[in-house]
Amino acid sequence: MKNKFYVTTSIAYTNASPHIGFALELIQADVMARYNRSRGKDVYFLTGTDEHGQKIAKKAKEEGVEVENFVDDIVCDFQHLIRELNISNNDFIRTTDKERHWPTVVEIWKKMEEKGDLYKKKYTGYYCVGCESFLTEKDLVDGVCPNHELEPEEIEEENYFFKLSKYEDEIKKLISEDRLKIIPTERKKEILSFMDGGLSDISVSRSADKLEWGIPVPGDDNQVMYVWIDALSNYVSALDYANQGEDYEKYWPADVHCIGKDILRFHSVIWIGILLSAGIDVPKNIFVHGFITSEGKKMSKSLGNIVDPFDIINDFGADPLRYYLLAEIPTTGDGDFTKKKFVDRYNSDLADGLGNLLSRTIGLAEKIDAKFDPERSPGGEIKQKIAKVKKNVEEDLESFNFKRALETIWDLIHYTDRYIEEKKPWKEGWEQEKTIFEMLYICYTLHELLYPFMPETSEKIKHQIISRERKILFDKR
RNA sequence: CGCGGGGUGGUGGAAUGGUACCAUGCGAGGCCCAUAACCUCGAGGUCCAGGUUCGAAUCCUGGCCCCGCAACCA
Repeated sequence: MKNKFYVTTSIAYTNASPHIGFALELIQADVMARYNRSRGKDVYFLTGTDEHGQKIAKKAKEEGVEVENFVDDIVCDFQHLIRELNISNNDFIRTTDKERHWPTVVEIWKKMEEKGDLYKKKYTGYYCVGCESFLTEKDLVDGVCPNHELEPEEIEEENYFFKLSKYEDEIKKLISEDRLKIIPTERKKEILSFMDGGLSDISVSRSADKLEWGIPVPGDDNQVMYVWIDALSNYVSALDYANQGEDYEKYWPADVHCIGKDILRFHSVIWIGILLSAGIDVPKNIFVHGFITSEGKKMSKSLGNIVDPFDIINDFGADPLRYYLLAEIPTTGDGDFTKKKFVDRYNSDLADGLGNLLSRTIGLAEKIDAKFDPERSPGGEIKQKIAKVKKNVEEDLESFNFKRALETIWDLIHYTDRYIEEKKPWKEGWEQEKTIFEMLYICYTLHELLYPFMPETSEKIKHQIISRERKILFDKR
């Protein structure tokens, strides 16, 4: 099973339409999937939606729609985004899927219970009737709920707790030894230092009358599972863990969970605890990306600076957005989206850089009637340069360094422009044909290298080289 | 208060303690195959103050600033 690659995104919470941050995550996971597929691996690429929870039930009620219809609509939006972005996932799991998802969740719950890791405990919390939820002490302002200005009631509730503390040492060990590798290492440090504070048990259920929209606890109708076991289990439910299905046998453990920094703790601590308790292998890597700001500020409705991925795709297409998010945003850090930076990148890198290089190449090939011959390959300097670039890009992709991989590819583009200037293939001479062939060959290499990042553009480049039809790749804006 | 990460030209990134590099943006020149593109040259930088060292972006101390976390918040 060495030749498989299982990559997941986090599952999106269906309380609102997709956000550009989720687009980033999908795109990064897609690069991993496409790259590994092109290397001949058997790739399973999962994404999906997390649809339970009181927040969603409440929002549906506010809008006066059935909660099922409410989530269906939002799921539709997410699936639309996935299509528009050219994401190559082969599966999509929904936590409301009673056939595929629920049996696994129930199975995991039972395994944890058998292990003696679940127990009931009374819990006292501040319940705000207005919010219809528990508030923590720090939510309170002068002892009242800031939204409703009501003094919360102290309510005692009995819930199931998971003995997470029991697995503290084991989780720490897995992470520090990189058997569960957290990328980048800053995040690994962050989580290890968090765990130094000690882990306490977490509550994993809610009373059914507070949280009706969820998966019932097996054997206890008064309790509904809280998000942890429900949502995180998607990574194995999609593979049919409940029946120890073929896919589970073949693809688990996951090679990479691609997530945002906000949910690192849940994945590297709680999820791992759940897996250890249920006796399931742990994933190999957790890849953590940052957040995207808009015009330097956190995106928010009140600021009106929300970036809608659909607007950009409609205007420019998927590849320019993919390129921007991969090349401009630091791969594991926070980054900024502004229309100006986006258009600058688009013009200088895509239109003037890549597009223009292809255009001059095809132009010259037409002029002397040169044809691309895949059997023929260049020697000397060009051969070495291409080999080096390919090797570096490969290394960058293996280590999830998408931005650097693109920088390496663009280095080849700049290099080629310089090479053309030096060889002046528009002038007749003994080197003319050779140089133009080298240009074609480099463009063909670019098509291969760019495939994981910009699949549509990659295909267009290949087509132009083979058909020798010159077309503008990216219109200058 | 605490814990963690971080501050490199206007912007985004690189740099085993050893000439600060790349891209973009800006200024000047060149070229004419190409999408007013491309090439060359130039200006511009290590948050601040100390310290260690022959030598610091890198190591240490203090300060300022940014980000994340502080567990029932998806």
